Amino acid sequence: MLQLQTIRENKAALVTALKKRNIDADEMLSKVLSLDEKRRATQTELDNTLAESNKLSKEIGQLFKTGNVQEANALKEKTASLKEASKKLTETLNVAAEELHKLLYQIPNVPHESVPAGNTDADNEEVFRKGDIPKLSGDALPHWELAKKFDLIDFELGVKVTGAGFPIYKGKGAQLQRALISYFLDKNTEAGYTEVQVPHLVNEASGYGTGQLPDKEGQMYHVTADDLYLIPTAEVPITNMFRDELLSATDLPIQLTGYTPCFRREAGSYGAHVRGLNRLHQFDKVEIVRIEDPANSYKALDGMVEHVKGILDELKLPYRILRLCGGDLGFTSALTYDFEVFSTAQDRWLEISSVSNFETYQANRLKLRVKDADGKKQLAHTLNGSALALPRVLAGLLENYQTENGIKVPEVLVPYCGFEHID
RNA sequence: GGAGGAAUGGCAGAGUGGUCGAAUGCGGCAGUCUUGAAAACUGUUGAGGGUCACACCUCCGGGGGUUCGAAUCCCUCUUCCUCCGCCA
Repeated sequence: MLQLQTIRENKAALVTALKKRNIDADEMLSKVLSLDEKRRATQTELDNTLAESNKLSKEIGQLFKTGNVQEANALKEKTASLKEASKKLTETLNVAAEELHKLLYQIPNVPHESVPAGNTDADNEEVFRKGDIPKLSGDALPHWELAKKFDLIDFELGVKVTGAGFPIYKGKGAQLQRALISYFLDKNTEAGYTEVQVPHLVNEASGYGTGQLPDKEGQMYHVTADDLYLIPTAEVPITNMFRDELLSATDLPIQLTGYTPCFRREAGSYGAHVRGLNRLHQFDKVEIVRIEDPANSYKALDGMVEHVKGILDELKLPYRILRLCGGDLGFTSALTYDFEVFSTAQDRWLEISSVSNFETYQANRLKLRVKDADGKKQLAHTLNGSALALPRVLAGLLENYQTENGIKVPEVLVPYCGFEHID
């Protein structure tokens, strides 16, 4: 969430910047300021009451010590009204603080200055494109047909076992998927990311920490018996490793990578665009996460983008990079680059990675701070990106690498899966 | 799942109702000494709110309660340890 101090100091600038998201935050921010004012005034009043009450208690203690019981009892009576006053003030304070928090949770991150204006994904700005789109023969198949033809993925069987959107990978399909995971993790660790294995369920506090809650409440699977959420991305457990941490500047940068399955309810999604591997309830993803000094975070973001580019270059997939417009930008992000692979047989672009800088937005919720050599404390910047999301990469590979007599395996993956060809 | 024990500052570890934000040790930082370093010695060293700065307030796993007053007593939750049971 946004920092109160920033709102106090720069409200007008924030309102202007948030217009890129097509929202008018003026009223909300004014409300925040008035609630903050109220909260602080109440706090001061409460502090004074408590101070007085503390003073009296000490006096009473002294009187008891010196055997002055009568006077002590007289003073005791005086504390009753203070007690009642502080109780009331505490209630007022809690109500104001809660209202303030609720409101702050509803305000999205402020877009970076480079974020283009716009409403939908049509307004995203293409900043890079690379790779030749293969010329396929007329009878080229979409990946779900290929998956069936070569018995790589069984969507219907997944429906039986669980439901739609939970495919079952088989044989070389499963092996190829495993190869991709290993390959991605190796690329990431070579680039300086430390591999971690994290829980696939998280508690409510973690959901709030990275901003999935309360904004995307309905998008996560909720295990009510234990009040845990299935992770929609490894970002949640990995970034929350640093919740309530005060890091030393010398700890930075922190670079982590992890493979996890991701679970998304995708409520409201349907139609042709969710066919095959395009949109699933469970999918695999290798994530990269960085905790950075605010001064370095955009350099780090560029580094992450270059890193993902390197992987796609090696896989020889045609891709483009988009800078998301204000309307398409995620709630918690300040700047996001989406990577899309061209799916030749479907004749459309598929999002396979999203690389974002959240600046202090998550760190503020997480209470993730950095102390520099002078002992000065400030919120850290958090970043993350997919490197990469599996299903659509697989879809792109199957479709773009299909030949008349099967599917070729990209060269870099051969050592990982042990075969060169699927037929 | 059952029975017991525990949770205190970066770490270790005192503290069982009153000046305790908390002894002591280690670690960290600064200084003295030294060509430099180590050792030794001296000082300093938690977090949040609040203030121009002080004052002041809050925090001893989380929440609630008793009391004029709680790290200390009571209730509850969570986590960890030991024993038993179960188990990939």
